[in-house]
Amino acid sequence: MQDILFNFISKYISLTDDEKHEILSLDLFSAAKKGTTLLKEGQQSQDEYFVLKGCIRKYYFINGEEITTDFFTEMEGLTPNCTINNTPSEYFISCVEDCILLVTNSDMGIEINSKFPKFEIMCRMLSEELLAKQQVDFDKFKTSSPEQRYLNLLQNRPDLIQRVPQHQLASYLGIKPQSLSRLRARIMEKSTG
Amino acid sequence: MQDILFNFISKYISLTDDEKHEILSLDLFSAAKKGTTLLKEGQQSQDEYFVLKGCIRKYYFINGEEITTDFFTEMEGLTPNCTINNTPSEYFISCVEDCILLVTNSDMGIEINSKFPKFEIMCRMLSEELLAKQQVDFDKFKTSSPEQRYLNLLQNRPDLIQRVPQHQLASYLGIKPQSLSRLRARIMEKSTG
DNA sequence: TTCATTTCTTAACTTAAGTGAACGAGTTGT
DNA sequence: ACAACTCGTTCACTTAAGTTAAGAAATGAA
Repeated sequence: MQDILFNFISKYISLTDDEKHEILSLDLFSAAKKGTTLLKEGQQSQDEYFVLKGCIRKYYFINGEEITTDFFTEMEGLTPNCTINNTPSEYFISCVEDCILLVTNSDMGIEINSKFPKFEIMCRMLSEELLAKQQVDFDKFKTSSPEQRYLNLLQNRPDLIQRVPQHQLASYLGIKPQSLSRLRARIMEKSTG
Repeated sequence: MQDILFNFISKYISLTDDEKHEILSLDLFSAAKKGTTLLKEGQQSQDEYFVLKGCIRKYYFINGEEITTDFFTEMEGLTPNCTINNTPSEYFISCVEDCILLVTNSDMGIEINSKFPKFEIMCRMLSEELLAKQQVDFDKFKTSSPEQRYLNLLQNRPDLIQRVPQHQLASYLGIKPQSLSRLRARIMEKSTG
């Protein structure tokens, strides 16, 4: 599991064995069972998450129903808005599967960044990368119909369709579960018919 | 016009008069007439834009029609994706109104950042701010219907509805111009009826 | 001004998503 | 093993957006 983490980090910066040991000594790894809620609406947490194994989702609770806006799987990280702005969270985060996570709070983050200035560089690279990716994703969402969005997902993150419940996928695509069922049936008909 | 710029910058960092003069000597200001295309699909530009006055829009050309995904007005900046990744642009940028812009290319950016390390700090603050804002906007878009999105726009950026053509607004809201007309009529009926 | 173009609205019709309800399959807990 | 629940699908019906077409209003250019 540690190898996975250091392998990821090595894409951005290089660490000495001493540095690796020091990071491991902080004991940031944490396991969470499927269904565990990591962050609740209204809560004011300082935690940031990085998924080493499993899948977590971010969702809002609006008019009595969950609306999932993001999934994070292996090697993806999530810094909740409430952590940045120090405000109550507007959304929930929970585990779609059993997970192994790297959980850091702001204090630790500051500690790590002051000990290893390299880390700050990596964080900046990550956030720039994320900003660009986010813009592309947003544009893609705006310029696509629900059906196209489903087909895109099938192309780009086929694993999600397998590992995530349909009703969560549906809201992620911006539609209701019944519409997703219908849409899938429609696509099948086209390809077989 | 310069005052506007320095007033904006002062929210993030403070500049001496000497520094201000040096920035002005770079002659970054540029006027562009309504309708001017600043960036074309396929083009590999290094320019970044900051709007001092006017409004620019970013749009894709898909299946023979324009889809507007963003508007930038006073004190908003746009760093095209192609500039970051050094790839051909996937979208167009053009002026909705007569504009006064601050245009910088990467070389200038590097020059400015090396002369004034403060600037790098400001850029980082801006990009973090932008990332957070972008995430909130994306979630808002996903969790809203076209009608709600229109009402939100009316609340948050009422000026846009006045200064931007309806058909561009429509695609920004994720619908066709006819649907926007209908939607507006529907809202009027509700509020008067 | 006049003519052409663009922009916005309206209408009739089509298509797709929302809604409410029912059903069966699979899970969970007791 | 059984009841309670969750989940995905299907159906009938409603609502909203897409499409096509037409015409009015505003804009721009000759």
